[in-house]
Amino acid sequence: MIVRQAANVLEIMEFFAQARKPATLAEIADHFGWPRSSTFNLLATLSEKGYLYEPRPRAGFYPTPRWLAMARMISEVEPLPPWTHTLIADLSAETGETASIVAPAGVMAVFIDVVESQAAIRYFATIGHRVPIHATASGRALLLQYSPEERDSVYRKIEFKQYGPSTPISIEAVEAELRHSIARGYCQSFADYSRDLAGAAIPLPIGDRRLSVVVAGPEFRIGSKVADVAALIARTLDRLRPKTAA
Amino acid sequence: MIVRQAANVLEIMEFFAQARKPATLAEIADHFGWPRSSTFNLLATLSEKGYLYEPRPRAGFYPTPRWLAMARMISEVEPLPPWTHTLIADLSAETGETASIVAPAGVMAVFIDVVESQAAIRYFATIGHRVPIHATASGRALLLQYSPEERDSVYRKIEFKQYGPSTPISIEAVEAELRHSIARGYCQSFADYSRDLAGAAIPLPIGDRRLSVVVAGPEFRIGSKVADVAALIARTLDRLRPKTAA
DNA sequence: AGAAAATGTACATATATGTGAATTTATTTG
DNA sequence: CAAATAAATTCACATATATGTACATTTTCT
Repeated sequence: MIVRQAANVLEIMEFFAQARKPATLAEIADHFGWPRSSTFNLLATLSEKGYLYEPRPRAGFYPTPRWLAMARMISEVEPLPPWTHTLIADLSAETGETASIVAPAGVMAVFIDVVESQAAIRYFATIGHRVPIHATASGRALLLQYSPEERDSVYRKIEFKQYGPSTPISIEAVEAELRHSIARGYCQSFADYSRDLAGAAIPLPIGDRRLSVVVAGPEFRIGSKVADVAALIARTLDRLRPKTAA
Repeated sequence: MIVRQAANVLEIMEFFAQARKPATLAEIADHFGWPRSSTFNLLATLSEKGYLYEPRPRAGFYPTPRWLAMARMISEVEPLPPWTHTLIADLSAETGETASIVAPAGVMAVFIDVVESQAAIRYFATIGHRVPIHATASGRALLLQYSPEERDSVYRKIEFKQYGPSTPISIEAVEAELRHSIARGYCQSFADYSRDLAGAAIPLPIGDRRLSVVVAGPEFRIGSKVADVAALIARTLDRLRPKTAA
Protein backbone atom coordinates (compact mmCIF):
# COMPACT_ATOMS: atom_id res chain seq x y z
CA MET A 1 0.00 0.00 0.00
CA ILE A 2 1.26 3.41 -0.92
CA VAL A 3 0.99 6.08 1.76
CA ARG A 4 -0.44 8.96 -0.18
CA GLN A 5 0.48 11.84 2.08
CA ALA A 6 3.99 10.54 2.46
CA ALA A 7 4.36 10.48 -1.30
CA ASN A 8 2.88 13.96 -1.47
CA VAL A 9 5.64 15.33 0.73
CA LEU A 10 8.18 14.03 -1.73
CA GLU A 11 6.18 15.39 -4.64
CA ILE A 12 6.14 18.83 -3.07
CA MET A 13 9.86 18.68 -2.50
CA GLU A 14 10.41 17.69 -6.13
CA PHE A 15 8.05 20.41 -7.23
CA PHE A 16 10.21 23.02 -5.53
CA ALA A 17 13.39 21.44 -6.85
CA GLN A 18 11.98 22.04 -10.31
CA ALA A 19 10.20 25.34 -9.83
CA ARG A 20 13.10 26.89 -7.96
CA LYS A 21 10.94 29.66 -6.63
CA PRO A 22 8.34 30.19 -3.92
CA ALA A 23 4.79 29.04 -4.65
CA THR A 24 1.47 29.96 -3.10
CA LEU A 25 -1.03 27.49 -1.74
CA ALA A 26 -3.24 28.03 -4.78
CA GLU A 27 -0.40 27.40 -7.23
CA ILE A 28 0.58 24.18 -5.52
CA ALA A 29 -3.01 22.97 -5.27
CA ASP A 30 -3.61 23.68 -8.95
CA HIS A 31 -0.32 22.15 -10.03
CA PHE A 32 -1.15 18.82 -8.40
CA GLY A 33 -4.89 19.03 -8.78
CA TRP A 34 -5.25 18.74 -5.01
CA PRO A 35 -8.16 20.35 -3.15
CA ARG A 36 -7.21 23.61 -1.50
CA SER A 37 -8.15 22.38 1.92
CA SER A 38 -5.92 19.33 1.65
CA THR A 39 -3.07 21.40 0.31
CA PHE A 40 -3.58 23.78 3.19
CA ASN A 41 -3.24 20.96 5.72
CA LEU A 42 -0.14 19.60 4.09
CA LEU A 43 1.61 22.95 3.81
CA ALA A 44 0.68 23.75 7.40
CA THR A 45 2.21 20.49 8.56
CA LEU A 46 5.43 21.07 6.66
CA SER A 47 5.60 24.63 7.95
CA GLU A 48 4.96 23.59 11.51
CA LYS A 49 7.81 21.14 11.32
CA GLY A 50 10.12 23.88 10.11
CA TYR A 51 10.49 22.73 6.52
CA LEU A 52 8.66 25.56 4.78
CA TYR A 53 8.68 29.28 5.30
CA GLU A 54 7.54 32.43 3.55
CA PRO A 55 10.63 34.15 2.18
CA ARG A 56 8.76 37.33 1.41
CA PRO A 57 5.27 38.46 2.24
CA ARG A 58 2.53 37.09 -0.01
CA ALA A 59 5.02 35.40 -2.33
CA GLY A 60 4.14 31.99 -1.00
CA PHE A 61 6.07 29.13 0.53
CA TYR A 62 9.55 27.82 -0.06
CA PRO A 63 11.52 25.05 1.65
CA THR A 64 13.80 26.11 4.49
CA PRO A 65 17.48 25.12 4.48
CA ARG A 66 16.48 22.47 7.01
CA TRP A 67 16.06 20.02 4.13
CA LEU A 68 19.68 20.62 3.22
CA ALA A 69 20.88 20.41 6.82
CA MET A 70 19.12 17.05 7.28
CA ALA A 71 20.23 15.68 3.92
CA ARG A 72 23.83 16.65 4.71
CA MET A 73 23.76 14.85 8.03
CA ILE A 74 22.35 11.77 6.35
CA SER A 75 24.80 11.75 3.49
CA GLU A 76 27.90 12.46 5.52
CA VAL A 77 27.72 8.90 6.75
CA GLU A 78 29.79 6.57 4.65
CA PRO A 79 29.83 8.80 1.66
CA LEU A 80 31.00 7.17 -1.53
CA PRO A 81 34.74 7.60 -1.89
CA PRO A 82 35.40 10.58 -4.16
CA TRP A 83 37.04 8.46 -6.86
CA THR A 84 33.71 6.80 -7.65
CA HIS A 85 32.32 10.09 -8.87
CA THR A 86 35.48 10.70 -10.88
CA LEU A 87 34.95 7.24 -12.31
CA ILE A 88 31.50 7.93 -13.72
CA ALA A 89 32.46 11.48 -14.72
CA ASP A 90 35.38 10.10 -16.76
CA LEU A 91 33.26 7.33 -18.22
CA SER A 92 30.53 9.73 -19.23
CA ALA A 93 33.06 12.12 -20.77
CA GLU A 94 34.81 9.39 -22.75
CA THR A 95 31.72 7.60 -23.97
CA GLY A 96 29.36 10.54 -24.22
CA GLU A 97 26.75 8.41 -22.46
CA THR A 98 25.18 8.40 -19.01
CA ALA A 99 27.23 6.67 -16.29
CA SER A 100 26.01 5.71 -12.82
CA ILE A 101 26.80 4.03 -9.53
CA VAL A 102 24.05 1.63 -8.52
CA ALA A 103 23.07 -0.02 -5.22
CA PRO A 104 20.56 -2.73 -4.28
CA ALA A 105 17.11 -2.14 -2.80
CA GLY A 106 15.29 -5.43 -2.54
CA VAL A 107 14.22 -6.54 -6.00
CA MET A 108 15.21 -3.18 -7.41
CA ALA A 109 18.49 -1.42 -8.12
CA VAL A 110 18.80 2.27 -7.19
CA PHE A 111 20.99 4.87 -8.84
CA ILE A 112 22.98 6.51 -6.09
CA ASP A 113 25.22 8.66 -8.26
CA VAL A 114 24.73 9.73 -11.85
CA VAL A 115 26.63 11.71 -14.46
CA GLU A 116 24.36 12.35 -17.39
CA SER A 117 25.28 12.27 -21.03
CA GLN A 118 25.34 15.64 -22.76
CA ALA A 119 23.79 14.22 -25.91
CA ALA A 120 20.38 15.40 -27.01
CA ILE A 121 19.15 11.82 -27.12
CA ARG A 122 20.32 10.22 -23.91
CA TYR A 123 19.52 7.93 -21.06
CA PHE A 124 17.75 10.15 -18.63
CA ALA A 125 18.38 8.92 -15.11
CA THR A 126 18.52 10.72 -11.79
CA ILE A 127 19.80 9.82 -8.38
CA GLY A 128 17.09 7.69 -6.78
CA HIS A 129 15.96 6.22 -10.10
CA ARG A 130 15.00 2.54 -9.71
CA VAL A 131 15.09 -0.39 -12.10
CA PRO A 132 14.44 -4.13 -11.65
CA ILE A 133 17.55 -5.82 -10.36
CA HIS A 134 17.22 -8.87 -12.61
CA ALA A 135 16.37 -7.15 -15.86
CA THR A 136 19.18 -4.64 -16.12
CA ALA A 137 22.92 -4.76 -16.61
CA SER A 138 23.54 -2.73 -13.47
CA GLY A 139 21.21 -4.90 -11.40
CA ARG A 140 22.79 -8.14 -12.55
CA ALA A 141 26.21 -6.74 -11.70
CA LEU A 142 24.83 -6.49 -8.17
CA LEU A 143 23.38 -10.01 -8.20
CA LEU A 144 26.78 -11.38 -9.19
CA GLN A 145 28.01 -10.34 -5.76
CA TYR A 146 25.27 -12.27 -3.93
CA SER A 147 25.55 -15.83 -2.65
CA PRO A 148 23.26 -18.35 -4.39
CA GLU A 149 21.03 -18.41 -1.29
CA GLU A 150 20.75 -14.64 -1.24
CA ARG A 151 19.90 -14.64 -4.92
CA ASP A 152 17.20 -17.24 -4.31
CA SER A 153 15.68 -15.07 -1.67
CA VAL A 154 15.56 -12.16 -4.09
CA TYR A 155 14.19 -14.29 -6.92
CA ARG A 156 11.25 -15.39 -4.82
CA LYS A 157 10.08 -11.82 -4.52
CA ILE A 158 10.46 -10.90 -8.16
CA GLU A 159 7.41 -10.57 -10.35
CA PHE A 160 8.71 -11.63 -13.73
CA LYS A 161 7.36 -9.38 -16.42
CA GLN A 162 8.10 -9.22 -20.10
CA TYR A 163 9.38 -5.63 -20.25
CA GLY A 164 10.97 -6.20 -23.66
CA PRO A 165 11.74 -9.02 -26.10
CA SER A 166 14.89 -10.05 -24.25
CA THR A 167 13.70 -9.71 -20.66
CA PRO A 168 14.59 -12.84 -18.67
CA ILE A 169 11.23 -14.12 -17.45
CA SER A 170 12.34 -16.98 -15.20
CA ILE A 171 14.84 -17.67 -12.48
CA GLU A 172 16.73 -19.99 -14.77
CA ALA A 173 16.90 -17.31 -17.47
CA VAL A 174 18.40 -14.87 -15.01
CA GLU A 175 20.88 -17.40 -13.69
CA ALA A 176 21.87 -18.28 -17.26
CA GLU A 177 22.48 -14.63 -18.06
CA LEU A 178 24.58 -14.32 -14.91
CA ARG A 179 26.72 -17.26 -16.03
CA HIS A 180 27.18 -15.65 -19.44
CA SER A 181 28.13 -12.42 -17.74
CA ILE A 182 30.83 -14.13 -15.73
CA ALA A 183 32.16 -15.77 -18.88
CA ARG A 184 32.30 -12.55 -20.84
CA GLY A 185 33.58 -10.52 -17.91
CA TYR A 186 30.82 -7.93 -17.74
CA CYS A 187 27.06 -7.55 -17.61
CA GLN A 188 25.04 -6.25 -20.50
CA SER A 189 21.47 -5.48 -21.37
CA PHE A 190 19.77 -4.78 -24.67
CA ALA A 191 16.41 -3.26 -23.89
CA ASP A 192 15.79 -5.95 -21.27
CA TYR A 193 13.89 -3.36 -19.30
CA SER A 194 13.83 0.03 -21.02
CA ARG A 195 12.98 0.24 -24.66
CA ASP A 196 15.86 1.20 -26.97
CA LEU A 197 18.30 1.19 -24.07
CA ALA A 198 21.55 -0.74 -23.97
CA GLY A 199 24.20 -0.79 -21.31
CA ALA A 200 27.27 -2.43 -19.85
CA ALA A 201 27.94 -2.83 -16.14
CA ILE A 202 30.48 -4.37 -13.81
CA PRO A 203 30.37 -5.10 -10.09
CA LEU A 204 31.87 -2.53 -7.75
CA PRO A 205 32.34 -3.89 -4.24
CA ILE A 206 33.44 -1.15 -1.85
CA GLY A 207 34.16 -2.29 1.68
CA ASP A 208 31.22 -4.52 2.47
CA ARG A 209 28.96 -2.58 0.16
CA ARG A 210 27.84 -4.17 -3.06
CA LEU A 211 27.58 -1.59 -5.80
CA SER A 212 27.95 -1.55 -9.56
CA VAL A 213 29.02 0.86 -12.30
CA VAL A 214 27.00 1.12 -15.45
CA VAL A 215 27.25 3.02 -18.71
CA ALA A 216 24.04 3.14 -20.69
CA GLY A 217 22.66 4.87 -23.75
CA PRO A 218 20.48 4.43 -26.79
CA GLU A 219 20.84 1.04 -28.41
CA PHE A 220 21.67 2.47 -31.84
CA ARG A 221 24.63 4.40 -30.46
CA ILE A 222 26.02 2.04 -27.87
CA GLY A 223 24.69 -1.33 -29.00
CA SER A 224 27.60 -2.41 -31.17
CA LYS A 225 30.14 -1.08 -28.71
CA VAL A 226 29.14 -2.65 -25.40
CA ALA A 227 32.27 -4.78 -25.29
CA ASP A 228 34.48 -1.74 -25.81
CA VAL A 229 32.53 0.21 -23.24
CA ALA A 230 32.85 -2.62 -20.74
CA ALA A 231 36.59 -2.75 -21.36
CA LEU A 232 36.76 0.98 -20.84
CA ILE A 233 34.90 0.70 -17.55
CA ALA A 234 37.32 -1.98 -16.38
CA ARG A 235 40.36 0.06 -17.42
CA THR A 236 39.11 3.28 -15.87
CA LEU A 237 38.19 1.47 -12.68
CA ASP A 238 41.62 -0.07 -12.55
CA ARG A 239 43.22 3.34 -12.96
CA LEU A 240 41.13 5.14 -10.32
CA ARG A 241 40.50 2.54 -7.64
CA PRO A 242 43.05 2.80 -4.82
CA LYS A 243 45.30 -0.25 -4.82
CA THR A 244 45.46 -0.65 -1.05
CA ALA A 245 42.54 -2.73 0.24
CA ALA A 246 38.97 -2.12 -0.89
CA MET B 1 -5.06 19.78 11.04
CA ILE B 2 -1.73 18.04 11.03
CA VAL B 3 -1.16 15.49 8.30
CA ARG B 4 0.25 12.58 10.23
CA GLN B 5 1.94 10.64 7.46
CA ALA B 6 3.52 13.80 6.12
CA ALA B 7 4.97 14.51 9.55
CA ASN B 8 6.12 10.89 9.77
CA VAL B 9 8.22 11.28 6.65
CA LEU B 10 10.04 14.16 8.28
CA GLU B 11 10.40 12.19 11.51
CA ILE B 12 11.98 9.32 9.62
CA MET B 13 14.36 11.66 7.91
CA GLU B 14 15.32 13.19 11.25
CA PHE B 15 15.68 9.74 12.73
CA PHE B 16 18.28 8.83 10.12
CA ALA B 17 20.01 12.19 10.51
CA GLN B 18 20.50 11.26 14.15
CA ALA B 19 21.10 7.54 13.89
CA ARG B 20 23.53 7.92 11.01
CA LYS B 21 23.27 4.26 10.14
CA PRO B 22 20.86 1.93 8.39
CA ALA B 23 17.86 0.72 10.36
CA THR B 24 15.54 -2.23 9.87
CA LEU B 25 11.78 -2.02 9.70
CA ALA B 26 11.53 -3.42 13.22
CA GLU B 27 13.98 -0.91 14.67
CA ILE B 28 12.14 2.00 13.13
CA ALA B 29 8.75 0.69 14.20
CA ASP B 30 9.95 0.20 17.77
CA HIS B 31 11.70 3.56 17.90
CA PHE B 32 8.54 5.44 17.02
CA GLY B 33 6.12 3.01 18.60
CA TRP B 34 4.45 2.55 15.21
CA PRO B 35 2.80 -0.73 14.24
CA ARG B 36 4.98 -2.81 11.99
CA SER B 37 2.39 -2.90 9.25
CA SER B 38 2.15 0.88 9.12
CA THR B 39 5.91 1.22 9.16
CA PHE B 40 6.05 -1.28 6.34
CA ASN B 41 3.72 0.83 4.21
CA LEU B 42 5.63 3.99 4.89
CA LEU B 43 9.04 2.49 4.16
CA ALA B 44 7.70 0.89 1.02
CA THR B 45 6.40 4.23 -0.17
CA LEU B 46 9.68 5.99 0.48
CA SER B 47 11.59 3.18 -1.22
CA GLU B 48 9.33 3.19 -4.22
CA LYS B 49 9.91 6.88 -4.66
CA GLY B 50 13.66 6.31 -4.61
CA TYR B 51 14.38 7.84 -1.23
CA LEU B 52 15.38 4.71 0.67
CA TYR B 53 17.52 1.76 -0.27
CA GLU B 54 19.23 -1.18 1.37
CA PRO B 55 22.96 -0.45 1.45
CA ARG B 56 23.83 -4.00 2.42
CA PRO B 57 21.75 -7.13 2.63
CA ARG B 58 19.68 -7.52 5.77
CA ALA B 59 21.17 -4.40 7.34
CA GLY B 60 18.02 -2.41 6.79
CA PHE B 61 17.13 0.83 5.08
CA TYR B 62 19.00 4.05 4.65
CA PRO B 63 18.13 7.22 2.74
CA THR B 64 19.50 7.50 -0.79
CA PRO B 65 21.52 10.54 -1.84
CA ARG B 66 18.36 11.69 -3.57
CA TRP B 67 17.47 13.71 -0.48
CA LEU B 68 20.74 15.57 -0.88
CA ALA B 69 20.30 16.04 -4.62
CA MET B 70 16.82 17.51 -4.08
CA ALA B 71 17.87 19.67 -1.16
CA ARG B 72 20.77 21.04 -3.17
CA MET B 73 18.53 22.00 -6.07
CA ILE B 74 16.18 23.70 -3.68
CA SER B 75 18.83 25.58 -1.76
CA GLU B 76 20.86 26.70 -4.74
CA VAL B 77 18.16 29.22 -5.43
CA GLU B 78 18.90 32.54 -3.82
CA PRO B 79 21.30 31.19 -1.29
CA LEU B 80 22.14 33.55 1.53
CA PRO B 81 25.23 35.55 0.63
CA PRO B 82 28.26 33.89 2.25
CA TRP B 83 29.00 36.86 4.50
CA THR B 84 25.83 36.21 6.50
CA HIS B 85 27.23 32.92 7.73
CA THR B 86 30.52 34.62 8.56
CA LEU B 87 28.47 37.16 10.45
CA ILE B 88 26.85 34.68 12.79
CA ALA B 89 30.04 32.60 13.04
CA ASP B 90 31.95 35.69 14.19
CA LEU B 91 29.17 36.73 16.55
CA SER B 92 29.00 33.29 18.10
CA ALA B 93 32.78 33.16 18.48
CA GLU B 94 32.97 36.60 20.08
CA THR B 95 30.03 36.25 22.43
CA GLY B 96 30.22 32.52 23.09
CA GLU B 97 26.47 32.39 22.49
CA THR B 98 24.23 31.03 19.74
CA ALA B 99 23.80 33.32 16.71
CA SER B 100 21.22 32.92 13.94
CA ILE B 101 19.73 34.33 10.78
CA VAL B 102 15.94 34.42 10.96
CA ALA B 103 13.17 34.71 8.35
CA PRO B 104 9.39 35.17 8.57
CA ALA B 105 6.80 32.40 8.21
CA GLY B 106 3.38 33.84 8.88
CA VAL B 107 3.01 34.44 12.62
CA MET B 108 6.25 32.59 13.24
CA ALA B 109 9.91 33.33 12.69
CA VAL B 110 12.11 30.51 11.31
CA PHE B 111 15.81 30.03 11.88
CA ILE B 112 17.39 29.66 8.47
CA ASP B 113 21.03 29.61 9.57
CA VAL B 114 22.46 28.89 12.99
CA VAL B 115 25.88 28.82 14.62
CA GLU B 116 25.56 27.25 18.02
CA SER B 117 27.33 28.32 21.17
CA GLN B 118 29.98 25.91 22.44
CA ALA B 119 28.97 26.43 26.04
CA ALA B 120 27.54 23.54 28.03
CA ILE B 121 24.51 25.61 28.93
CA ARG B 122 23.37 27.21 25.71
CA TYR B 123 20.51 28.17 23.52
CA PHE B 124 19.84 25.04 21.57
CA ALA B 125 18.42 25.98 18.18
CA THR B 126 18.58 24.30 14.80
CA ILE B 127 17.87 25.39 11.28
CA GLY B 128 14.09 25.20 10.88
CA HIS B 129 13.42 26.05 14.53
CA ARG B 130 10.34 28.27 14.86
CA VAL B 131 9.37 30.91 17.40
CA PRO B 132 6.43 33.36 17.60
CA ILE B 133 7.24 36.45 15.57
CA HIS B 134 5.82 38.89 18.12
CA ALA B 135 7.29 37.40 21.29
CA THR B 136 10.96 37.19 20.36
CA ALA B 137 13.74 39.65 19.64
CA SER B 138 14.46 38.07 16.27
CA GLY B 139 10.78 38.10 15.29
CA ARG B 140 10.28 41.73 16.22
CA ALA B 141 13.35 42.64 14.19
CA LEU B 142 11.40 41.17 11.27
CA LEU B 143 8.20 43.03 12.15
CA LEU B 144 10.12 46.31 12.15
CA GLN B 145 10.55 45.84 8.42
CA TYR B 146 6.82 45.45 7.78
CA SER B 147 4.43 48.26 6.87
CA PRO B 148 1.78 49.01 9.51
CA GLU B 149 -0.85 47.33 7.30
CA GLU B 150 1.24 44.20 6.93
CA ARG B 151 1.79 44.11 10.68
CA ASP B 152 -1.96 44.41 11.24
CA SER B 153 -2.56 41.49 8.98
CA VAL B 154 -0.09 39.42 11.00
CA TYR B 155 -1.50 40.58 14.33
CA ARG B 156 -4.96 39.40 13.41
CA LYS B 157 -3.70 35.84 13.12
CA ILE B 158 -1.72 35.80 16.32
CA GLU B 159 -3.03 33.93 19.31
CA PHE B 160 -1.69 35.96 22.20
CA LYS B 161 -0.41 33.69 24.92
CA GLN B 162 1.38 34.45 28.15
CA TYR B 163 4.55 32.45 27.49
CA GLY B 164 6.41 34.26 30.27
CA PRO B 165 6.01 37.22 32.61
CA SER B 166 7.10 39.74 29.99
CA THR B 167 5.30 38.31 26.93
CA PRO B 168 3.40 41.07 25.13
CA ILE B 169 -0.20 39.88 25.19
CA SER B 170 -1.87 42.51 23.02
CA ILE B 171 -1.34 44.26 19.73
CA GLU B 172 -0.70 47.51 21.54
CA ALA B 173 1.93 45.85 23.76
CA VAL B 174 3.74 44.57 20.69
CA GLU B 175 3.57 47.92 18.93
CA ALA B 176 4.87 49.63 22.08
CA GLU B 177 7.78 47.22 22.23
CA LEU B 178 8.52 47.92 18.57
CA ARG B 179 8.61 51.66 19.27
CA HIS B 180 11.02 51.09 22.15
CA SER B 181 13.15 48.93 19.90
CA ILE B 182 13.41 51.70 17.33
CA ALA B 183 14.35 54.17 20.06
CA ARG B 184 17.08 51.96 21.51
CA GLY B 185 18.32 50.83 18.11
CA TYR B 186 17.86 47.08 18.55
CA CYS B 187 15.31 44.47 19.58
CA GLN B 188 15.58 42.55 22.80
CA SER B 189 13.75 39.86 24.69
CA PHE B 190 13.99 38.65 28.25
CA ALA B 191 12.24 35.32 28.41
CA ASP B 192 9.33 36.74 26.43
CA TYR B 193 8.92 33.33 24.90
CA SER B 194 11.50 30.84 26.18
CA ARG B 195 12.17 30.58 29.84
CA ASP B 196 15.57 31.87 30.99
CA LEU B 197 16.41 33.02 27.49
CA ALA B 198 17.55 36.52 26.58
CA GLY B 199 18.59 37.86 23.22
CA ALA B 200 19.35 40.87 21.07
CA ALA B 201 18.41 41.16 17.41
CA ILE B 202 18.56 43.64 14.56
CA PRO B 203 16.86 43.70 11.17
CA LEU B 204 18.81 42.35 8.21
CA PRO B 205 17.20 43.30 4.91
CA ILE B 206 18.90 41.57 1.99
CA GLY B 207 17.59 42.48 -1.42
CA ASP B 208 13.85 42.35 -0.97
CA ARG B 209 14.14 39.70 1.70
CA ARG B 210 13.39 40.63 5.26
CA LEU B 211 15.65 38.78 7.64
CA SER B 212 17.14 39.41 11.05
CA VAL B 213 20.26 38.49 13.02
CA VAL B 214 19.94 37.43 16.61
CA VAL B 215 22.33 36.47 19.39
CA ALA B 216 20.71 34.64 22.27
CA GLY B 217 21.74 32.81 25.40
CA PRO B 218 20.84 32.15 29.02
CA GLU B 219 19.52 35.23 30.80
CA PHE B 220 22.09 35.02 33.61
CA ARG B 221 24.97 35.15 31.16
CA ILE B 222 23.72 37.54 28.52
CA GLY B 223 21.03 39.50 30.39
CA SER B 224 23.15 42.38 31.62
CA LYS B 225 25.04 42.62 28.35
CA VAL B 226 22.31 42.83 25.72
CA ALA B 227 23.22 46.41 24.86
CA ASP B 228 26.86 45.44 24.32
CA VAL B 229 25.84 42.42 22.29
CA ALA B 230 23.54 44.54 20.15
CA ALA B 231 26.35 47.01 19.55
CA LEU B 232 28.62 44.13 18.60
CA ILE B 233 26.06 42.83 16.12
CA ALA B 234 25.79 46.28 14.55
CA ARG B 235 29.56 46.67 14.33
CA THR B 236 30.15 43.20 12.92
CA LEU B 237 27.38 43.68 10.41
CA ASP B 238 28.85 47.00 9.37
CA ARG B 239 32.23 45.35 8.87
CA LEU B 240 31.02 42.36 6.86
CA ARG B 241 28.13 43.69 4.81
CA PRO B 242 29.21 44.71 1.31
CA LYS B 243 28.96 48.48 0.92
CA THR B 244 27.65 48.47 -2.63
CA ALA B 245 23.87 48.16 -2.74
CA ALA B 246 21.96 45.69 -0.58
C1' DA C 1 -13.54 53.53 -3.83
C1' DG C 2 -16.56 49.79 -4.57
C1' DA C 3 -17.37 45.38 -6.66
C1' DA C 4 -15.61 41.18 -8.22
C1' DA C 5 -12.32 37.67 -8.25
C1' DA C 6 -8.93 35.06 -6.12
C1' DT C 7 -6.88 33.17 -2.21
C1' DG C 8 -6.76 31.33 2.33
C1' DT C 9 -9.16 29.01 6.46
C1' DA C 10 -12.66 26.12 9.27
C1' DC C 11 -15.48 22.18 9.87
C1' DA C 12 -18.67 18.05 9.37
C1' DT C 13 -18.93 13.87 6.98
C1' DA C 14 -18.05 10.02 3.76
C1' DT C 15 -14.27 7.40 2.62
C1' DA C 16 -9.58 6.25 2.00
C1' DT C 17 -6.20 4.54 5.20
C1' DG C 18 -3.82 2.78 9.35
C1' DT C 19 -3.71 -1.12 12.09
C1' DG C 20 -4.35 -5.73 14.82
C1' DA C 21 -4.32 -10.31 13.89
C1' DA C 22 -2.96 -13.95 10.84
C1' DT C 23 0.44 -15.75 7.47
C1' DT C 24 4.69 -16.28 5.44
C1' DT C 25 9.63 -15.92 5.37
C1' DA C 26 14.15 -15.60 7.54
C1' DT C 27 17.36 -16.34 11.34
C1' DT C 28 18.98 -18.27 15.53
C1' DT C 29 19.33 -21.93 18.89
C1' DG C 30 19.42 -26.59 20.86
C1' DC D 1 19.29 -30.24 10.80
C1' DA D 2 14.90 -29.40 13.04
C1' DA D 3 12.40 -26.48 16.18
C1' DA D 4 11.83 -22.12 17.98
C1' DT D 5 12.08 -17.36 17.56
C1' DA D 6 12.10 -13.20 15.25
C1' DA D 7 11.12 -10.38 11.25
C1' DA D 8 8.60 -9.12 7.27
C1' DT D 9 4.15 -9.17 4.64
C1' DT D 10 -0.71 -9.50 3.72
C1' DC D 11 -5.52 -8.42 4.50
C1' DA D 12 -10.22 -7.12 6.30
C1' DC D 13 -12.25 -3.88 9.05
C1' DA D 14 -12.95 0.14 12.17
C1' DT D 15 -11.43 4.68 12.41
C1' DA D 16 -8.67 8.59 11.53
C1' DT D 17 -8.37 11.71 7.69
C1' DA D 18 -9.02 14.02 3.05
C1' DT D 19 -12.20 16.73 1.06
C1' DG D 20 -16.68 19.44 -0.42
C1' DT D 21 -18.83 23.19 1.13
C1' DA D 22 -19.18 27.49 3.36
C1' DC D 23 -17.01 31.58 5.16
C1' DA D 24 -13.35 35.16 5.64
C1' DT D 25 -9.83 37.76 3.92
C1' DT D 26 -6.97 39.89 0.52
C1' DT D 27 -6.05 41.57 -4.10
C1' DT D 28 -7.38 43.09 -8.60
C1' DC D 29 -10.16 45.42 -11.72
C1' DT D 30 -13.51 48.91 -13.12
